[in-house]
Amino acid sequence: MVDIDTTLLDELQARGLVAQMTGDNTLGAHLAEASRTLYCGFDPTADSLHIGSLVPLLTLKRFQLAGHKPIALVGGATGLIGDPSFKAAERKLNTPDVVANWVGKLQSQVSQFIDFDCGESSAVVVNNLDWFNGLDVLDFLRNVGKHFSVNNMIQKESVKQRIDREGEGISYTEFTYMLLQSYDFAELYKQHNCSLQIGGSDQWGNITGGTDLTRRMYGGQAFGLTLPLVTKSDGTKFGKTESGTIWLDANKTSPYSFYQFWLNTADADCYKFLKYFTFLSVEQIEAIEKQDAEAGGRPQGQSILAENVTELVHGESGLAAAKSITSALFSGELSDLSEGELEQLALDGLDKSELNTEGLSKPLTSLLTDCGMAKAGREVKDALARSAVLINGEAKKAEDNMSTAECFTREKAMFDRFFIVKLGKKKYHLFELV
RNA sequence: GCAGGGGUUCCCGAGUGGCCAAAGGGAUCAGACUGUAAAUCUGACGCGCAAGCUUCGGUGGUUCGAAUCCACCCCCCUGCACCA
Repeated sequence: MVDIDTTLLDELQARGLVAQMTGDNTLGAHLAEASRTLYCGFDPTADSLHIGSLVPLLTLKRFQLAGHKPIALVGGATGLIGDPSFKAAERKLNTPDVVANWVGKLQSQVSQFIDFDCGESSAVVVNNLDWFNGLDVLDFLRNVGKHFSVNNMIQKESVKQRIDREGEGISYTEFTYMLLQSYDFAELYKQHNCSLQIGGSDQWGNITGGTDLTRRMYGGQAFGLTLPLVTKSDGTKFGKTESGTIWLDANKTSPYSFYQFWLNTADADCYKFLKYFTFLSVEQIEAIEKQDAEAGGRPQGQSILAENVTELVHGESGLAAAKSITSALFSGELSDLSEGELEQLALDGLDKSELNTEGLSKPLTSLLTDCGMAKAGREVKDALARSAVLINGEAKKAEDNMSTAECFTREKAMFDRFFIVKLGKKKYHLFELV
């Protein structure tokens, strides 16, 4: 028998991780009674999950740690349809082979967060294409479709804006999405006695669809729990930066960038995020917050957050790499770096470009724009005018713009080939003369 | 299908013949202050090092000159009709 942590639900609530739940608070009792099986779905809409998926992913882990069995469902079938929930417009369908490829990637990504070898509560990864693939349309319509009232479905908040708004509309295909996800739940109930689905709060409509269907098809009692949408105090969208989405895949977002993302969390969000994204206890987090408040000056919350989350996602080595770049760039002297350390920086995920004659013939504005440091030459020009472009620590001026070759001479290079260019306060790029 | 309203630079949204690369706000970038935070202040914000080049749903036209006027076309919204 697995030990059940009966305080799980309270714990989740204390962390602010409960947005909505079904069942008039009987879920707590249900979970306290025995080891239960729960699932959460991840649709393949890209070749990697991003940090938005981290909350449900870690929550699955929290359930597992409390003695329950998590199922991570990768939506090989639902990903072919597209979830309309709270989407303003109809989505473009991806081809089956693209989706299949993404399914594979998400499966392994999801797998790193849950334990597959811990006895009764070992995790399972499933793909809903397995049961949808051979399903007959007529069977589906007769056995599943019959349980859904279109009248109810169009009342759901998640599709309302698409139904109400003329000109946008919703295709029959997307409208059907809810049936598919509901069927997933019923199927997992049948196959694995899965009695709980968790998901982001945007999934509420789909989840309750599933609990209803499970009851209608199998008379089973099924629960739903949604997690809050992660928001930031300044109102901007969580998980995006100027340079794009923060992905979990190290090849898409380096551990260094990932670490930096968390390090840059606003104070106002920091402790909330510690509760969402780490396994530190609420008491520990509150103690950190209290200390930071008392200490004044630079808080430790962000570093703790960055370290914990980076290690969770990228492991010890990823964290070490991220920290080593960070300390080299932000707290050390660039000239203290050894040749080996400079080589390591690129391997650790610092953006790097090679500089050849062609590159040296461009204005700095073009060079720094082309390597992705700035979006437009204008930005570089502005930075130059304010001495915000540093090449190996030396500030460049607007009049240096056309003298790229003189800025990157071999004599000025570290170890005859390396340059670290800093644009603004936080953007670094490594150049190597070739 | 008919009638009315509308499509402006990343987003919202002014502009209705020259003073418009186009008000204002948001987002974004840089600077100051700080703590690689927030708030605040400053600057930038179509592209280009520059000369200059390309924009205001599309295509043609009127004009010395158009985002602004005309014609046709496309798309959206709101009524009505049609359909059921």
